[in-house]
Amino acid sequence: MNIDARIRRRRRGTETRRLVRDYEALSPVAHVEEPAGRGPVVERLLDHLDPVFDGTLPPNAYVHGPFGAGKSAVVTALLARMERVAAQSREAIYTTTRARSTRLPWFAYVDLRETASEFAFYHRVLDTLVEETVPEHGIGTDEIRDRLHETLNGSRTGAVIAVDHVDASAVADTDLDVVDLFAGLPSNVSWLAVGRDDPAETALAGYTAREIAIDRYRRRVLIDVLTTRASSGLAPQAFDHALARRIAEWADGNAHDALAALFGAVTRAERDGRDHLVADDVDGAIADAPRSTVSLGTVFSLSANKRRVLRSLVDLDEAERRSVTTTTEAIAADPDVDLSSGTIKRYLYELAEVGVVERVAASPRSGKGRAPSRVELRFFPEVFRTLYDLHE
DNA sequence: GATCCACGGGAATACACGGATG
DNA sequence: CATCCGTGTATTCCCGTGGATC
Repeated sequence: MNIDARIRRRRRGTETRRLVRDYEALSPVAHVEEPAGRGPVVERLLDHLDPVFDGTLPPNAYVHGPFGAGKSAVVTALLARMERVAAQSREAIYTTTRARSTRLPWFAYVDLRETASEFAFYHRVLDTLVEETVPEHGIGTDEIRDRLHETLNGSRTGAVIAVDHVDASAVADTDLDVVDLFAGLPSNVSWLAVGRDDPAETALAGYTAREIAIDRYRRRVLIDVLTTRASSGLAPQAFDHALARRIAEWADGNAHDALAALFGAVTRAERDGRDHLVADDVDGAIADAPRSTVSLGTVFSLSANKRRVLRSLVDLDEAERRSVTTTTEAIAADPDVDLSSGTIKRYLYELAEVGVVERVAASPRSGKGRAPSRVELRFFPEVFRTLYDLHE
């Protein structure tokens, strides 16, 4: 770039120097249409689903792998495509005379993190299968389940239902039992459970006919993921390959953490008014990373009021986080939070219970009574703050 | 009128500490 | 010395109520 071009760029102002073109493309929560570097995994899932092309259902299966291995990314992307194709096949059946076209089953995806009750589960499944909207009130759980059975029993093809985060004790700290939920599904449903637990450890052990393991990302692939996302979300040349390598080394195969670190680095660079990332941005983001992380997807699937409480929490200073009680008071004082302090306190304990925050022993004890604890975040605060403010 | 579920609120329980008791 | 007790907090548990929706 010559000097004239540089001057022109400066004269045009921030518009052209804008670092971020699209936050969504950088978000660790957003799942892209075409997950980078996971071709082989897609192939294995297609091998599993292959019977549907002959008009039969695959056996029930369990997809498992560590945090950040891209399980959700691949499964959501693949099922969305399959359902698109299946929808076409269902329509084509009436318009084509070709005998060879096979009718495909329905494909549905349910995230258990957003499913806090039996009702919510069957409602979600039914809602994705039928055109008309299914009422959320004024109708009981049994009624919903009956309608689901009616819908599917009347169909020749049945359905493949992916159920993600089956071991997410995280959000659903209800006593939801996956085995029971699956047992309530009609018989012509093939489920595809997705989770982190080892197949032998999970409650589903003994119910699955097939297990599909997904390994953590190799470093080179993870670098690919980062540069791909950066190229669609950031200004050209804003993100150096060496920085991608640095992040990938640190993230150790966890794409969620890698993307969160990139995102954190970006918010730093923006704050300092740079149009590209520097090593300090990356190092700072890494230094600020919480010890063990819970997925931001988990955080965003919490109820609106809990998210609101967390939004307030990430802005508190150290003194206000001294104890659960002071934290509660500080949040209750936030005009944006419209909850009683009793509820806020209960929320904090519940959030700690599911691992979104962690209670740690507060340092100085003030003599009387049981020692208080304070809460520490277990997710990336800047990323949460930015995405939250973007959406709500 | 039916239903789900988020809130609120408070009771029950756990824990820490120091002092009293056996 | 071990144990119990009282007081003050922290934490967990539970359930009724009411808003929202059909």
